[in-house]
Amino acid sequence: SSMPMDEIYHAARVESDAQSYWDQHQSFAATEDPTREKYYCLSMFPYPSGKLHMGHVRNYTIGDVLSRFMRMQGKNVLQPMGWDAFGLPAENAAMANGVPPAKWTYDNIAYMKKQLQSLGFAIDWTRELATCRPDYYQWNQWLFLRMLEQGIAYKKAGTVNWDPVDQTVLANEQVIDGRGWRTGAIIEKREIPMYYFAITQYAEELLGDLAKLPDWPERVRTMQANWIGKSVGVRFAFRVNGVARSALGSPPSTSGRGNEGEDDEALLWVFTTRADTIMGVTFCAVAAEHPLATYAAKNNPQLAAFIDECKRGSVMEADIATMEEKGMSTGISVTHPLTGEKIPVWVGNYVLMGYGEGAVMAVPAHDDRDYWVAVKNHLPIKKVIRSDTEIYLESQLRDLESTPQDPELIDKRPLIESLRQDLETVRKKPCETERGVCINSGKYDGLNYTAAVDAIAADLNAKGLGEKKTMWRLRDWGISRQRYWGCPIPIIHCAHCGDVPVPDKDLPVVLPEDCVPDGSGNPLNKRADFVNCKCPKCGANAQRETDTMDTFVDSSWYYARFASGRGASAMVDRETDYWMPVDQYIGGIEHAILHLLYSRFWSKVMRDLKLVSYDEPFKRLLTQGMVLNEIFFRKPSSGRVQYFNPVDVELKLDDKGQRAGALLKSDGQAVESGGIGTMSKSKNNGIDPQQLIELYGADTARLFVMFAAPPEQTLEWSDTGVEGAARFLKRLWKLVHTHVGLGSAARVEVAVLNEAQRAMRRMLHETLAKVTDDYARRRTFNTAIASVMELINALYKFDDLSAQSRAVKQEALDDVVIMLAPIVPHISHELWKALGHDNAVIDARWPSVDDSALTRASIELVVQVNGKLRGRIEVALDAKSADIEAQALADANVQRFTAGKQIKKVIVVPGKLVNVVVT
RNA sequence: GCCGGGAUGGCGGAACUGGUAGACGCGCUGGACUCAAAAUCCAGUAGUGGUGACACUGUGGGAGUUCGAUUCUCCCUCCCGGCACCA
Repeated sequence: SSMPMDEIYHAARVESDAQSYWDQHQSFAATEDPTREKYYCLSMFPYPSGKLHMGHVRNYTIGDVLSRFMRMQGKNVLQPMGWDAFGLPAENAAMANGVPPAKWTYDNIAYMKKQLQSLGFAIDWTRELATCRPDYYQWNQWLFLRMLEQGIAYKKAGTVNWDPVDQTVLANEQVIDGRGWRTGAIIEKREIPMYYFAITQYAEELLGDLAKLPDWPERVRTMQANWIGKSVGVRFAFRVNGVARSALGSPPSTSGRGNEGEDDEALLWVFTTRADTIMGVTFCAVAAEHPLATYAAKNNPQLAAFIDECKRGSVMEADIATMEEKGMSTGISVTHPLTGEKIPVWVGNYVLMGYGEGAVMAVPAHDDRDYWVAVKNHLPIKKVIRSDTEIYLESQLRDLESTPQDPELIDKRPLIESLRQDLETVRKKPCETERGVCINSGKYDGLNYTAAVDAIAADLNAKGLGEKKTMWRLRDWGISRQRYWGCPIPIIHCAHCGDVPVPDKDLPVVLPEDCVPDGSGNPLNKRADFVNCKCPKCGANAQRETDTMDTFVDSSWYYARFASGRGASAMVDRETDYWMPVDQYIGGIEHAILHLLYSRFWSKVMRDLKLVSYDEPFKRLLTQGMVLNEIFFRKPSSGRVQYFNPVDVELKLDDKGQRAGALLKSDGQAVESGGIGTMSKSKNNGIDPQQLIELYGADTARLFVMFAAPPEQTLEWSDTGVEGAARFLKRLWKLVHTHVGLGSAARVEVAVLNEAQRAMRRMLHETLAKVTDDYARRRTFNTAIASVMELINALYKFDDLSAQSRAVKQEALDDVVIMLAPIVPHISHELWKALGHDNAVIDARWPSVDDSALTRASIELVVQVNGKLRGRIEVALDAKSADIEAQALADANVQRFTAGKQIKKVIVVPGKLVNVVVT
């Protein structure tokens, strides 16, 4: 029943046929079906930058392979696609070309959609969305209003980069060396009102729920945990001697309860994770911006100058890291809350105003930074902790010294000596940051870390001067952007009523799509038709907010929208609960922190608003590796380095295949190699996927990308590797063509197969078992492809034309096509038909392994002598250990190595090897 | 500084639970086909020695556990990623 088949593989014809079949049959439109197990496979949606790059091809191929595999396993698969369409590049393109960002974006979407379709991805295009469409972003606005009602969204002043020439706010990446990227003007910091999402309210849950994500890479979970940055400690206050509370204006934090009001002395609040060292405090340090520092500097020009220097200090993280600890006395003292001692207050350049209380207690004996400030300024150092290492070494030494030397055992004196030296080193350490047990601490002596912190916190609490407290590194999420191409924040400013939320009935606040930004300010401010409106409360003339939302807002919930019914009239509908959570999420590691954290936060907000029922949006995460390529350049004696694309470079090899040089094709002159790096515009080492598809076809591109490396690792581009992938597909085509050319094959009759046929069939089912495991559990598509290649190499050699051999070959080719179908779907579609099947290969079920085909009568065992391979023996599957042993010892080569030696023992590992141990 | 991941032929990579190191692909070498080239097919391909059967060495370096270590433990070197005066 098979139809005639081309002798030669024409990728373009095969691919357009398969794609139009899927199109006509709406093969990938996914529908809710409670009777079937669902599988929601999502790849991070692209920013429509213009055209696909290799990273996209890799990302979406991984997702497509998993989707197609799961479909053949019988799951109800959803694989959607959309566009993260708001953002700064559209505004930049608009300035460069004078085109509105909307037009540029929609044109890019149209082109890139074509590209995605030409790669044959099994996408449900009926669910396509673009975040710049009002029917999507209206729900950003709607949820923003709900968050405002819940106190999860709020307004406060925030700092922005201000370009004084263009009169505009710049994103961090538009500030180069402290200057505006377009004007070169020195950038100022400005405080302006902005909206925030209180993600810190969810900090505890976002941290704790990482434990619910065992199928996320550990790396990503650690990065998120570090980013959230929980520290548990004690917040407490020192009384400031002789300074009235009113003198400090508004102290940074006086929210502490208790009897602090009984006098008018100001309080200096600090936070510490090492309350156990509180008896070792010899000074306090405050940030340059701290009110106490400002107060002290009033009549102290030297201090004022120092504070200025600290404030001017670089904010580059790398500089901060290498910066020297510096301090200067304020001349003010505080009272230690537990000992009543007078403690001097210093300004420290290492104290951050933005974290904790902007002030720290300083314990030079147990904190490195405090130590260096103390040493430089001759401040006292008081040791109050005996470290766990010191205690451990002491006990070891005591045990060794107290037991007599056993003459049978090795001499223990050298060990004692080395322990003594270690102990000496530990005791001499001027600054010990390790935890341990309190000493020189009065009533707290002998307490370990936990007990000491509890006791000290309780005593501080009794005096009304402190409590246990948890501090977070995570900050609330500022979402206001002073940019045009984003989702408008639905707020109206009224002179009488203040900031008024846009009523639900007036949503969406539609962004005009015909603006062309010119680089000076937000063009929305110049659009009277957008800005001018009526106050929803009092009806007076009012102005619309022109700030738009951070584009991370758009991408924080698109997965839930995909899962909703098409054109849902709410933010999400009940269909979401069928598909969500995403079973497999795939994307770049660069989103490990922000996007994934915001999405997790947003899901929890939606859950608390009873919109969805899941806690975590992404069950399983795969972070694909980068795509790399070699970098070629020339460095003229004067002028800039010139980079050349690898396609324009020819490699010279010596006769061992080793690199002898590289020449530019156009002029035949040498170029230098700059090693391997990520494909980038600046290094001119990118490969255009479009050219690849046109030259070899989508299947070759997909095969290469999946074969060259496992998905999580980096992938090195290789032209010859691509040719190898194309060669393999030609070989596959030829194998099937030759087979079907001989007419249809009989059914396999297991009972009559000869040894060679059984062996062929065994290999087939072993391969099937391995490939299934590689897809389903290991996600190592490269090894799955490698074992199918081995099978095909064996099938080429299995050229006996008897009826049963042809039957075995038919079974093998059927399964080969199925095993490759997720990776190279087009050629598989065609070959499946050619092999005589009436259905399409996408509707074929994944075959199960025939365990009876795996059995064998005898197996080969490896024989080792003292762990070295010396021979091989063939033994019956059920051979007894004693017989195996005898056979192994009888092997001629084994005897060469055992002759004249005494056999100590023989280890038989069933099914694997025999190891003969001789002396 | 702290946290995480790595290092295997000429190259990309494989070896999954401690059990034959180098699967598969690329490249290279030789051969077949061809007037020739390309394509294709066949054979070889970790290094050293040997015509060969084989032997020795070998998974960044050093030690250890084990009958047996790319795999486990300790120390060291280098590379990549994240966080970074976070109290």
